[in-house]
Amino acid sequence: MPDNKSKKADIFAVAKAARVSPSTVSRYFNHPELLKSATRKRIDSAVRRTGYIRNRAAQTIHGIRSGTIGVLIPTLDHAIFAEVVQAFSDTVAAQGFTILLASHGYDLQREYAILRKFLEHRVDGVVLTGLDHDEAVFQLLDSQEIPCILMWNYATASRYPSIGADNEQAGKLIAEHVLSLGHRRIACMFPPTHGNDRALARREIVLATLRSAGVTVPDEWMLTTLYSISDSKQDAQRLFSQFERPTALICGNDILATGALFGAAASGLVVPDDVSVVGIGDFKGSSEIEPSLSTVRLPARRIGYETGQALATAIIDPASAPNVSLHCAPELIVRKSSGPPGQAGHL
Amino acid sequence: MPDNKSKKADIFAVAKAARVSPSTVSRYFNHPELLKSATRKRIDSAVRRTGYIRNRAAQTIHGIRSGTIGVLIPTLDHAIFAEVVQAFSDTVAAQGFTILLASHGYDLQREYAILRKFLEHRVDGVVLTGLDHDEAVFQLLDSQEIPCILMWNYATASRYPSIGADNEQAGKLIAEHVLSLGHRRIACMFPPTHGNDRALARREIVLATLRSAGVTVPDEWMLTTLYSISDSKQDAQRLFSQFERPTALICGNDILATGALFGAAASGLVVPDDVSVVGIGDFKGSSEIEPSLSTVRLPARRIGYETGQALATAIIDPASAPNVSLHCAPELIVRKSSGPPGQAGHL
DNA sequence: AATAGTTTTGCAAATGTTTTCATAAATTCG
DNA sequence: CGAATTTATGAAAACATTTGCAAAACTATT
Repeated sequence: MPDNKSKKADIFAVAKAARVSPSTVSRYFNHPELLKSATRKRIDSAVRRTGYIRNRAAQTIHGIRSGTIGVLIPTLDHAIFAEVVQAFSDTVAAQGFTILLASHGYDLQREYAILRKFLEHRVDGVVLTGLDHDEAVFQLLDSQEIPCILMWNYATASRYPSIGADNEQAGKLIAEHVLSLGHRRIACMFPPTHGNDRALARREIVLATLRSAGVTVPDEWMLTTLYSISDSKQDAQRLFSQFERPTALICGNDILATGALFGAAASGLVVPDDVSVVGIGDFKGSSEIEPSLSTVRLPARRIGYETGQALATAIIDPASAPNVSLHCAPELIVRKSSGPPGQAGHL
Repeated sequence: MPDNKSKKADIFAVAKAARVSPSTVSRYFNHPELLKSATRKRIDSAVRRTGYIRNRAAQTIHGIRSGTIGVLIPTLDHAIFAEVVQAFSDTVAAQGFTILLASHGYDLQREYAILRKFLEHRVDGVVLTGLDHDEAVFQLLDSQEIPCILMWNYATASRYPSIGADNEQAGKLIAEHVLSLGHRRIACMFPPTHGNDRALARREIVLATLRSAGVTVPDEWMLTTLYSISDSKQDAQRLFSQFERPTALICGNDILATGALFGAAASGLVVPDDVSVVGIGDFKGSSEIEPSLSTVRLPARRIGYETGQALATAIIDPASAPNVSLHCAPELIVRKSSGPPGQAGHL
């Protein structure tokens, strides 16, 4: 039982208790194979008796790795980010790292400040979410010599290695799916794109894909909707109650699509007979909803895992690290919420 | 523009660049009011030029606070925990703290190991999830002199201050609601309770409340279902296809309830006419689903916020800290998924 | 212009480790 | 059994900062 009130449980206290020098105690932790097994045992017991806990801060000032990784995300409130972070955290935890987590709420100024905090803590590596960041952020990273990975999105020409899904491809996949079903009267619902390069990229590519097939989306069918089921339900309901009504609705993510599904039900429409609804993301639950949602899967767990692996090796063995981007391809998932356009065009 | 390749951007480099002593640079950061504004300016520019970033590790070994808080949760995969963590993180970030986050996946052994890691990093405080923890964890905390709060659940006699909702009350509220509607033929669906005191407490109190109203739940109506929409949908469907069918189903959380709602739909039952379904949690989306879910709200954001406030003050000003538990009361939310039992008792 | 008082700065010790180098102890070999 | 070699341990310097104390630089007062 550790001595609760022992003044200082530092390496000296342990050394005294084990009747060895502090250096030996240090070696006990860092190079145990150098010790005689008898001394090892003695120190072992001393550590237990004193309740000593190593002080990583003291190690860190020797240039030794801190064993921490800074993870910077927009918010945990989107389950998909929570999922990525969970996978990442599990992966690097297995290699002995602990994560520093902070969210910037899509405020790029805050991102810079948080990154500085991370660096003050001497993190061994950094993960940012998405490809777009303030130039100051990149410059700060340039001046440090720790690895950084841009997680979640993928692009060949990213400023730092990126590991994630190609948004353009995701948008293209879903747009093509809708087109291939024969839809021409198509509406879109996307979240506000301010400070959110992902949403922006998706919208652009969806519109471009439709356009190149000769389909244009009229302004009043181009919805900008907050990331919430209630908002999207409401907006969808309003859309569906117009005289001219689309035969398909492409949503920027599965949350919006879920709300749209509810909105359709509330408007008395049958999905997919009256209207098709598709999303992007394949969030948890998207396969279970009624009707199950056609969408594009962004492999969150895999992205988290791959990023964790890549960053951990980049930290542990910088030489071997290829430090390259990795594409975790999105995948079209066709379920029950999409089908060919029905007869019923008008009310 | 910071000197990218300056060998060492330590306090000495800054001191030289500003032609002052290192001590003065230290003061610039820690007690700026002691400096002449001219020197302050000089150092300011030197910091900029050298690209110096403070080293918190070096401060920490002086007994100065590390500015980190360890947060230990079961998993981020449950959106409700992500929500609590987000609220907590925002709250303490505003006070300058950064969080170390780790999840144990309901493995109490791992919890001990993670806590040790946190302590090695000299966190200024710790947050654990739930009331039940390994005795070794508590003893370890006892031996340290940093504040710890048990977040999420509340109990008057918790081993450490607890801030959260009273599970018993939540379970009681929902059970009483179902009883008050007139149901007597009631089924229950709860997640596996191993290593999960929350789920266990909820189930016990629900059953006890029913029992004290003279209602017993037959074994085959006592479902243990994995935390997933697909599992709960399946299990609910199986339950609803039995010859004898309950008029109400109480679910241990809203995810299970959501699945059960889908299961009911798939079985051709109308909620709440044929069967009532209720949950616990009031997760995001529970109000938007069709039919909207009757449940008990566990105020996640508030819990995260209150815990953040309490822990931050306990760290910054231990004297003033009352360091007491706080109950964030759960609240019955009656929506459309519950109603009086219908005529149709049998198939 | 000298004195007393105040503000600002520098020196050096301290913090809890790791690590290099040197020495002591143990082992191997002839 | 003693020399040569190997293995285990200790002493002290180093790491990046903070801080108590004292000295230096200013101000105000006469």
